[in-house]
Amino acid sequence: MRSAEIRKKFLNFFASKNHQIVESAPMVVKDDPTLMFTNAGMNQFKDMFLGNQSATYPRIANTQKCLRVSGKHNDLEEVGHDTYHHTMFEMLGNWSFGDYFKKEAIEWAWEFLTGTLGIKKENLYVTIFEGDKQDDTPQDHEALEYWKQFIPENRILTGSKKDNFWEMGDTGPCGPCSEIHIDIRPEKDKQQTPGHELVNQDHPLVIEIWNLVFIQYNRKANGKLEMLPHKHIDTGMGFERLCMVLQDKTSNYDTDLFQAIIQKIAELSGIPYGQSNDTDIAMRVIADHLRAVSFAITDGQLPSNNKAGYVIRRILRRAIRYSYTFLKQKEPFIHKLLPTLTDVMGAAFPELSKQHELVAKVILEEESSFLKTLSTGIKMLDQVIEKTKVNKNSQIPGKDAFVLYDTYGFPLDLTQLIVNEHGFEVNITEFNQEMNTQKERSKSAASQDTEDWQRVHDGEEGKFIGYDYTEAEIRITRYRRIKTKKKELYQLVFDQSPFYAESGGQIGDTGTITNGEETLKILDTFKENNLIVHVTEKIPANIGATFNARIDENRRFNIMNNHSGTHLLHHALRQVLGGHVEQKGSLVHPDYLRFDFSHFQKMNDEEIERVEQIVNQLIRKNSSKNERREVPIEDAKKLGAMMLFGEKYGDTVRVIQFGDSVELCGGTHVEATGQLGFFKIVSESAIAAGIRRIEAVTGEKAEAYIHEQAQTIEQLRHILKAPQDVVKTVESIVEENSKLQKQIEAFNREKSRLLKKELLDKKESLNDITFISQKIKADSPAMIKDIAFQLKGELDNLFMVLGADINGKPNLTIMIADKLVKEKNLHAGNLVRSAARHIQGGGGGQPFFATAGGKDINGLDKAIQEIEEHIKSVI
RNA sequence: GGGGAUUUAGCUCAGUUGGCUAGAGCGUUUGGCUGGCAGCCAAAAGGUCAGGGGUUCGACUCCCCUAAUCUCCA
Repeated sequence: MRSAEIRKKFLNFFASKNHQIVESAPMVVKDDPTLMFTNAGMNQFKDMFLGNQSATYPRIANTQKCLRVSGKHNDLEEVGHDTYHHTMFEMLGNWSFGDYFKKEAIEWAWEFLTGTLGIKKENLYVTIFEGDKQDDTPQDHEALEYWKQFIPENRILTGSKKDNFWEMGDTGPCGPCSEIHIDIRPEKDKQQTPGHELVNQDHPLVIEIWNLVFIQYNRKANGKLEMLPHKHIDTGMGFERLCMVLQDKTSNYDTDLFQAIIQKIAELSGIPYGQSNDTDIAMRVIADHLRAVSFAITDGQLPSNNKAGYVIRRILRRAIRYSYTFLKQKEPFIHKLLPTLTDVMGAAFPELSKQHELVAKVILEEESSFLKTLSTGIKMLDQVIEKTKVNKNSQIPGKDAFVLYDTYGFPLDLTQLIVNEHGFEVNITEFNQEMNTQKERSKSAASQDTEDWQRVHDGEEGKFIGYDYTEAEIRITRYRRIKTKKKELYQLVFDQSPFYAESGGQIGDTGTITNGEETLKILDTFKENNLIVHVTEKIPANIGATFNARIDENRRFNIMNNHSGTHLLHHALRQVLGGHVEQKGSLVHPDYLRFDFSHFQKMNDEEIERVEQIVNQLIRKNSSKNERREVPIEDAKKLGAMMLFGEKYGDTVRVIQFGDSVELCGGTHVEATGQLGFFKIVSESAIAAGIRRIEAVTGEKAEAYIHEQAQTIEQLRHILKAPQDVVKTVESIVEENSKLQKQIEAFNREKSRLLKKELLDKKESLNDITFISQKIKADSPAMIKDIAFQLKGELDNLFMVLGADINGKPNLTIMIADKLVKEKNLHAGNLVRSAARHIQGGGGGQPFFATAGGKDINGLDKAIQEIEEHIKSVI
């Protein structure tokens, strides 16, 4: 049975049990600092279990794209080496929100596996929760009773809190769970060792396939459990494993999900799968990482140099590293696998079909740049190896290997590989030492002491009222102190707040809170776990008082202009360039806006002008804002809203509409587009393959920008005595200028020729030395320098000292022939430095040429004289 | 969040304790030669040395700030 069919059967089965089938939430999580990627099927339903949000449908089923590469679940380094670890995988799940419970969950799981899919009952084992003394929880008799209807009791095992009690975090909804395991070993093995002995023992062929979680408790902050009024079901079944079982394979990578990709890799590299362990691992790594990276990109997360983007980049680089080392691919090739991936998964995940071209381009770009990193690294490593050879060491210093790794991103295993080929090894102890000091340094620097929240007032908190108010009476509900190495800051949470917390690219508000005489600055505002956190330098004296909170209105005004401007820009871009334009990033700042979007060519001048025209037309239309605050996401789609990433099923979203521009957005916006005044694109550039960036200004910044331009032209006009055609006049001036320039050059040459001649006339012969000592007038130090170098070339054994009056400022220049420098051990720099005190200045230079400047022009003669005397005494 | 690195001509990069009048290769333009394979020869154009401030007689070079990019740690 092919994977596509299995997926479909799962969804159809639960649809037939009255489940609403919903789409996978994006794998990339936005605006949740605790989580970068969706790592379990339940992530998107968290709020419903927490009771923050009521469920639109009581029963839901879906397949969820998950990524486990950071934090608690980090499988990255395992991937490829065995048959079952993945970075990205699909989790099939069915959910009940206060609807059905254990009975149905167990019945349907059994029915689906043994009925619909026809899995042999004898191969299945189930586990139930054995109870826990500390929590005072009993054994899960209920689940046991239901299971007994289907499966003999000797294949029902009990498990401890570790395996069979599921918790989302330290507090919150939780409950016992019941897992279904399958034994797919050959008959012979089964007879030798009974399967129940291998359940939960990390045996690759006795594996958990489905976890049914019965959410019935709420864990309180004091650790106690209390019964929930509404009980929920949360299940998760690893799709890749299920496919493996149904396709009679012993490795996830042997299923059709991966084999098409692996076969393509084999074809492109000319190495068959199964040839050797190393190349097989490499192929599995590439197949897995290709999926992870592709879906991350379609979900809006491009590889980049920090945070989630950097995680994606590293996954891709791991794939490139394996292909480089083991498949000997020295040119980009992973991007060539995209069509195959799209064939396998594009039908179930239309976002992949839609964007596969972009994904391929982005991957190609990353491949090229990393291969470049590798080749510069190899060059540097060659130098290190040379050095080691010269020093006759057998070890490459760990420090060098670390610099390569830490600063240039050159992987250690590659360093070792190359070094070994030369018969050396890396001093790994030293490398680890360096790594540890790096870790220590990060830790101590990052150790911002976050103290516990201090409660001030109980009750509702964190309500955002900034859509309607710019100031409000607020009370501080809690605060805490943050100590970092550099400074000490405080964080405050209010019962309600007009301050917008940084989100969706719009940066946080600043402002003040005031109580009586005391006013505190709010330096920044951000969101943490749905709380609006305000940053201050100190806490108010009377913390329990009521404050007048007021945002910096002018700043916010500009932010709103730029945010609305971003929407209009997005709209105009789609009109001018086409529907493939999608937002890939955005920054809304009071001074400017930055918008990244998918588009494959550089925009030409006409396109940029068209976009500006359209936006400015929309501004002049003065379309009023149509704001709808609690729109179910399905309705928003019907409105034709441009979907952004981060929306999950069941969210109510805010829809912002100006004329035909409709977007889902939580940001703050102008009442009508006319407020923007004017819109101007300041730059258009590439930030990645297939991604362009526009920076633009609106409102007073746009006005200032235009004003500056206009003023420049006005000034030009004024300077040019108001000609009819400024451009033409400037053109002719430039032309004339270059003519004059040449004349001046000729003139200067003549002038310096004269000066040179004058100097030549005054030259004396002292022994073998051509001696020149003169006081002159000159326009610039450069001219003197020029002459000095010419004379040096023309005269033998020159010693020259020049004292110059450059527009009233004294300058000393000494030039000495190389031969003299050597023979008489002279140093122009030292001479000039000593003489410079007569002109109240300082100076220096090289042995053969030096200059000095000063303040007292009257001392010039004396300075020259001193140098003269000195030189005469030496020769 | 923190550490390290980078930013010099259209591109890839040199530039030594601050001082040889900012360079090379490729590319571009022009002229000449030439029957191709990165043609050859000659010449020219092209630089706010990332931006801003400071130290200095003098800053690509040293110091501070800002930005972008790369990279590692958390």
